[in-house]
Amino acid sequence: MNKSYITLHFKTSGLKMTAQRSVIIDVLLRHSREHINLEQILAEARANNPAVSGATVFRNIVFLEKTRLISKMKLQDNKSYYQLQKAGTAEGHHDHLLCEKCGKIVEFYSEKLEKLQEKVASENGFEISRHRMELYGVCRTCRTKNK
Amino acid sequence: MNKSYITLHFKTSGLKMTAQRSVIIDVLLRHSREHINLEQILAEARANNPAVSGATVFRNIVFLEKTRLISKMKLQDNKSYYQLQKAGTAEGHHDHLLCEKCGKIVEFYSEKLEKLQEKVASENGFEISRHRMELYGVCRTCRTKNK
DNA sequence: TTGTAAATGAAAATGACTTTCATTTACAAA
DNA sequence: TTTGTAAATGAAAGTCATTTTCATTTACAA
Repeated sequence: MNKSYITLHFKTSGLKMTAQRSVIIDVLLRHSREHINLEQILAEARANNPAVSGATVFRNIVFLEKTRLISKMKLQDNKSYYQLQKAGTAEGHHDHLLCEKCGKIVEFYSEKLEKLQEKVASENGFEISRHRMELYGVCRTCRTKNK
Repeated sequence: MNKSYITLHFKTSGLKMTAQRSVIIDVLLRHSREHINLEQILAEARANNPAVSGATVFRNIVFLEKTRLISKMKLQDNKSYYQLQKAGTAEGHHDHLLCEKCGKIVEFYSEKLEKLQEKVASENGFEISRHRMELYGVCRTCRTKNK
């Protein structure tokens, strides 16, 4: 996932490339390995170009989410966090591990867990289409620090 | 979990029993097997006693949640849902299956899933303290209906 | 160049809570 | 019974994270 790919994505959707859009894409690319919220995206975009409004960030993020170029995750601080999808994993599902001390978010995927979820669901008469799983705890770094 | 238990819970916390409180408790008891949100609780409480305000419902629910008599769950519709804890399972953890057609919420608990989550977390250096897992799909009843 | 659909910023609106404040009220003590 | 008073309450205002409106701008195809 690089800038020209995303730019093309906008163009082929019949949308125009603007200075604001460009800056927002840059921010997302700089944080492609993390999850950031609207506030953070706006602050960083403005550092590069003060002519970016919250409404514009919001609208562009909504578009990218609807077209599946970014994924959204709502955490318990009641804010939504976004992250660019990885190149080949447009539909690459994963879950999250969250450190309660430092806020670090680690992605993981476990085939076994997925299968087991399906099994449990089916035992309860459900056919599942998606799920949300967040594991909260303390990461290794923070556990070491607190000694 | 019955009315006198909850009433005692308020009294032993140094709180008073009021008409509003009584009606709210009744609503929670009537729905002890379901999850309901503030709006639903208010509507039903008012049906019994129009002199109940949203603020009062909110404050009482917050108290019951803090003292662990009810559990809270935030769903993707951005609303919080509550349910009375079962008698012996004050700390009885469970997860949820949600039907996307009819909105039914089914609780489940799988020791295997819990263990597997811990294993995956530890493989990633995490020691987890809690988690959230929601499985979305279609229940048996709705699947049958759509044929 | 231009016409015009898109895009944008500022500000208002939304929605689900959450808090404030001026009054009531439950209930222990007299 | 009366009180005194800490609790409780309703109405309304405040929060907060979006989300939408509306009057202007702007990208870019023709």
